[in-house]
Amino acid sequence: MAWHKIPCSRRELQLLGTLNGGQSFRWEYNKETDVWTGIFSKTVWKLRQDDENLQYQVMGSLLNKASKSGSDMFQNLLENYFRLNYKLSDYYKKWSEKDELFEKACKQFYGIRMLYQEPVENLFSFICSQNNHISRISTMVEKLCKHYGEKICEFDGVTYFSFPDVDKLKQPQIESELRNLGFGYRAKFIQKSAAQIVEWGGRQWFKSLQEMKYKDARLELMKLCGIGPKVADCICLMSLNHLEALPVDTHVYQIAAQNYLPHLKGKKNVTEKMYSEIGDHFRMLYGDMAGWAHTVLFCADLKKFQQNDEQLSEGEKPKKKRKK
DNA sequence: AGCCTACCTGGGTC
DNA sequence: AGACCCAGGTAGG
Repeated sequence: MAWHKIPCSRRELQLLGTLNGGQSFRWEYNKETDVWTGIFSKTVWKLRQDDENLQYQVMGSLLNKASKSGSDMFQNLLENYFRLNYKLSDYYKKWSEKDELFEKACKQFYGIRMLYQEPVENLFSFICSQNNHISRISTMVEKLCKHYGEKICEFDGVTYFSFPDVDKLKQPQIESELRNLGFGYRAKFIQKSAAQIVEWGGRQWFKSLQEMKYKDARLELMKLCGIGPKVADCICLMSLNHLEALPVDTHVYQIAAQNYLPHLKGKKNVTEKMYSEIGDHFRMLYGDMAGWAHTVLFCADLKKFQQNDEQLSEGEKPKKKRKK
């Protein structure tokens, strides 16, 4: 099958950091072929890049291709997903000028894009994320798709599923089923939130959140069971186009205390007051797209990328930094 | 309003 | 092996 091409340099888009940086949990990288396989918009994609292009293949889709000429539609979906209309190097330049730490981080972590994701997948993925490891989050998201999504297609012996609709997840028996699948206490949050979302209007409700001011959308989201300040910010930032939203998790807290707000060092957990202090600090620093900027720092802080870095630069045993 | 703590589970570490 | 600890937090006290 032929690869379609979209002009886009590696400086503008780095697939590794963008797809494997904890924004979406549905992308897999094949080292041998240098190809990413993943799912969004009920479509299975293969992606790769050369120095000048992002390349893609559509492996299967449940979307109605008759509506537009097929290739155009898929290209639009992809450009939208990666927000290719934003010229990233301009923003990197701006953020670098404002912040030394960013300037340092962006040398290795160039081309980190904020994906424009679907709210339903985003919301339930991040309910799973609380107090959890990225590896287990990925497993849980795949379980949701396999058990409650639709089959999209099959190739190389693997079956690919779409992310389930809220109507599926709101069913009462879901809670006990998810408990049995190892979701722990998140099982209840998933079922209850799904029911609330349907009750409040589903798609239309998400649309209204997108049109609201960031702070209002955040408060609305926090009415859902299992969604607190941090996950609400993830959803605002990643699927509701509120790019000033800035999720403060353990990583971001560490970065902030270490580099900007030393009086916050050594706290056991992040209180709501600290939470907004940290968010506001980054917003003051980077401006109205602070959430995107902070994601670059977040990537730089992820352990898997640091280990990559050490292997590449040293080829020696990784020195582990110990905190006391 | 602001600070505790229990909570499911499994991967990592010693 | 087995006991910790910890992970992109949140609800309920």
